[in-house]
Amino acid sequence: MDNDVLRQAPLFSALDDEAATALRTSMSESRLQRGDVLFHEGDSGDKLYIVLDGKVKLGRTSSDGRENLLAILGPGQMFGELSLFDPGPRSATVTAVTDAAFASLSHDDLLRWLEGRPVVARGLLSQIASRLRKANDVNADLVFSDVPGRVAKALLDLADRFGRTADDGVHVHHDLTQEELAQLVGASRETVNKALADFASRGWLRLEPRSVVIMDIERLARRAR
Amino acid sequence: MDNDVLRQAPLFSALDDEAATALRTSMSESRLQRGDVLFHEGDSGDKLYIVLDGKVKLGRTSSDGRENLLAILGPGQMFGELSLFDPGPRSATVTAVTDAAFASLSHDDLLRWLEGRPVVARGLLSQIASRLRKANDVNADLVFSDVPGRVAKALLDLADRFGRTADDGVHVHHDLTQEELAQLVGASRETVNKALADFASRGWLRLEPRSVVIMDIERLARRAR
DNA sequence: GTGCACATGTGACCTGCGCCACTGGCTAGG
DNA sequence: CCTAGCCAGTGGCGCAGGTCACATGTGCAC
Repeated sequence: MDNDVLRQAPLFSALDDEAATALRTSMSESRLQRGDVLFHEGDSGDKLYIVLDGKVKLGRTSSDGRENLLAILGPGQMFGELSLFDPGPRSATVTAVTDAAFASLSHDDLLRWLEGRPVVARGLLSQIASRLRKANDVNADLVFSDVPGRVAKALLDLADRFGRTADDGVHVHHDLTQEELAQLVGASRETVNKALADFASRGWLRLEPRSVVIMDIERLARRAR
Repeated sequence: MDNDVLRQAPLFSALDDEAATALRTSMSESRLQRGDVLFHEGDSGDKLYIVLDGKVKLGRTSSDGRENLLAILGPGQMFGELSLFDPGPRSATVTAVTDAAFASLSHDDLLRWLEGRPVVARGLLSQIASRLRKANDVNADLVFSDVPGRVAKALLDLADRFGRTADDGVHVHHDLTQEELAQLVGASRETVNKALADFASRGWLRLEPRSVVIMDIERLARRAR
């Protein structure tokens, strides 16, 4: 069953079943419970991970102890690729946001595997490239958008990746506390709460613990731009 | 003479003279004058460029017309790599900040060249990876640092790459107007000006047209963190 | 159950910084 | 030389949003 999830990962998407299974066997698995840390910013390590199940947050801590989330990743997404190409300490801390399972591959094994499989290597690269593009977009948002706008954008992104459409709207179980959401958009918990409350009062969405139901995506999207 | 500059580019650094010259001949050259645009965000194009001489700015324009600079690049630095791996329109506009010269290489030629030269490919990758790392750092700064802090950081970065040490301090000819500097750090021209004036009044630096002389790097660095 | 810890909701401040308005200097083109 | 445009410098005003301070839930351990 896990192969299905792996199939979404760019590293696997171009492989046939046989190859996927082969790669699979050279990967080891691990699991974490909500709140557990996989590795810390500054740790050494060169493993590449793919999320099989659950969600994780990539975060960095500033010198004065405040935290900033770079991304929330779910099944099929990978992380730790930076350490593959740019050897050095891990640049972010990875924490499980829900109970989660991972497959991991060491640097050496990965390189061996990529050897002679240019298509797969290409996939990996374009993955990193698009990550860079996205980081630049986030920069622009931090400069140009206000907090409600960034919150709206974050919700839409989460909806896109984790949402399930139902009669009463798109249910997004993001599994984040408002504190975490705030760290993700670079704002204070209170301000994010007020933005959410405002959206809810306009009838654009309904708040539920660690999740939201988006009832008017259209409006939310307009607020996000 | 240009080979010296190319040598600083990661694409070339691992090559011997012969190989460097060979690659060199497959690249075409172009030049721009201050203010000229090499390509616009949204243009199609898959060429990789290396700055031979001068400086360029990579910028993006928001929907409401405001501009945000991603980076200032000087001799030896490359850009346009994103389009290589993540095909699609150019994600930023490149404008010459001074008169400038470039060497360029098309996607196809580059791939042909990388074939069988894993070391060079590795260099290219780690370049992109470190670019991503840096983009993440910038994010953190936008969230955690105030404008003076970001200005200080930007100056230190520019000093690091373009500074010349002299008796009276580090001379940094950044060639940027304060407006451009402001776009680089994500702030208004006025606020940047006031930050600079403040630094100057403390004796940390001296302002000159399109350049600064940093007299107390130590203090400036402390303000930046 | 009772209590404790953590998450959410909301108001009252205070401040950094964006925006506006203006001045003065420097360069270029007539 | 004068005028027109850019660029740098500086003050004032207003507001988004951070910080503080509580109140109210909500779930888990005992």
